[in-house]
Amino acid sequence: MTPEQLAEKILQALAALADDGAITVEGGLPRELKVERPKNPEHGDYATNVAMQLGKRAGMNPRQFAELLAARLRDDEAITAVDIAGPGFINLRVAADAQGKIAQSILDAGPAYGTSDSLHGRAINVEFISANPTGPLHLGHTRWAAVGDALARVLAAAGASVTREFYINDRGNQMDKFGASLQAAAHGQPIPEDGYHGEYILDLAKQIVAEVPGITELPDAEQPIAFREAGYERQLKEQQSQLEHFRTKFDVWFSERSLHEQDGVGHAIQKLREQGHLYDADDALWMRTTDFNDDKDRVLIRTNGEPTYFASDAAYYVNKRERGFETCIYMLGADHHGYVNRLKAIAACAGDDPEHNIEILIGQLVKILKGGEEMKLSKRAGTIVTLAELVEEGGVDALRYTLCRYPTDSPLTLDIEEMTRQASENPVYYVQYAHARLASILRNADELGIKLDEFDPGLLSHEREGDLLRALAEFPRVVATAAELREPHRIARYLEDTASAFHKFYDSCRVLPRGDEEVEPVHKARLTLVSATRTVFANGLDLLGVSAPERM
RNA sequence: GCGCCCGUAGCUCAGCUGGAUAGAGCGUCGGACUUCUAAUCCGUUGGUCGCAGGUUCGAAUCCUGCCGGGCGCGCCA
Repeated sequence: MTPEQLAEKILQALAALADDGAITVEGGLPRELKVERPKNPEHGDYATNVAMQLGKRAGMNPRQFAELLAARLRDDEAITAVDIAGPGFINLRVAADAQGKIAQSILDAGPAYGTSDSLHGRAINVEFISANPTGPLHLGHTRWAAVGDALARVLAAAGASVTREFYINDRGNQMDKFGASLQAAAHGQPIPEDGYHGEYILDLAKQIVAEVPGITELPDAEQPIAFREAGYERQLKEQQSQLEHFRTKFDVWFSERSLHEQDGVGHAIQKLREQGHLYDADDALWMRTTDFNDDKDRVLIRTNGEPTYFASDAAYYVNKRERGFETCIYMLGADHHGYVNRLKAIAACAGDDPEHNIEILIGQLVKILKGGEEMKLSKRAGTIVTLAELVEEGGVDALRYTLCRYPTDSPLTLDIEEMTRQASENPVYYVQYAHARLASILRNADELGIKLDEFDPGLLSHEREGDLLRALAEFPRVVATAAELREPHRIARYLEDTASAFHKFYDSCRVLPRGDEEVEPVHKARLTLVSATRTVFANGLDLLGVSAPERM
């Protein structure tokens, strides 16, 4: 019996009480109800606080209400104990055979176990990283690469149709500074004060000079552009290959330039104008974002006729919506949180619902600890830590997992030593090891010729078998919650808890027959549980983009 | 000054969108492998949940104020 099924039984019991006239709840009965898992095992397998919530509305004290409900639930064979505790909690215990059936349903679902249709039919665009193609991806981008990709996977598991998108900021004066920096480097001249100073600029300039014959001989008017374009092409490829190696694949690489080349900006302006939130002032074109909670209005077209970056943002949003995305998710760094209101305002000015069609997730910045000291990261000083370096230090799995473990709205301090030197104590290995152990048992069972056909779920009656089964049964609602709240870190935390439940089970329950023992029903039952557990780890790790090793 | 985020064990952080005695990892100290992987398990150590009010059966969680930290407030991108 899954927690969802148990909750359904409680709802039915409530309905029966209401039909009998035993209770009358003001405002009606709840349509949904969720059972909780008590922290203290003495409080049962599951608990519900429904009596406390409804007691007052039914005109009786919660314990009285709980008594009525408990009497009904005791009639159910699948529920072995119903106790009332404290102010009106109802604590429940589930029969072993009802609970053991969860293992079979997990095996039946296989890779689909954990998926749902809660976001079915919803077209969601997830945009993340969106860096300038002017240098390597750094630590901040890396956090988004891991979390954004995991979020996309989680949303897809909830039934959404997800597109991962990378917005290439290939327009504007950052690009020009990039070109000028490369040119200066190629000629052995000092990099402009406001240019790019990383060491990679020198290497990249050298590479371009070698690969583009005569570039240093071009006229002054053409040279910075030639360097800019050559650098752009190479840096973009570099970012793409790094992300691919990091297992973060984008469906769409969207160039900001393309928006202007195809007059996406003009198109968007026309569309926004129809909604009546644009106006002219001081020879510039403005959007009245203050109609929708922004601090000040924003300029779309400057006095000199050039569109602003904000105009690109607006056009890009309109473009996404016209491509059919119902929800556009933006993942931004904390240094961009000032953009939340204006981005929301764009949606509102376009006639959309800013609470539904656009969502902005803010990720706090990552600090990095090396040798017990915080590294001061500065693009200027060239002390940035790149994705490539991080992967080299810790490996893709450890890095992805570590970055996915935490909610994005809390600041994160990444201890390089923790992630690398103490690799064996890293939570990622704790979880992966569980999977490897499970795979090993299944291999051994296969060698012994034990088949997973029928089993008696009632034999899974050990306390730790029950704990493990209940943990496995949580998976679908963990995935659904992670999708709903856009919080993929819940998957990681869940896997850690479940790994703990498994390791404890493994410690006290022998799965396979030893030596010359016969194959008993209990072996088959436990082997079924093992197989179901492996399925959950494989599915869960996949949602994080972390590998599930067969051996370690 | 205004706005957003954050203050939980020595350190890094969870806390299931209000529940029962606040948890995990690392760190400390000590146990458990002739049998399915010891990258594991068991025990030990550790907290005025920043402070003060409020909301209610019940608050780390929600509201208000204060203190402390991070970030942002361009016709830059």
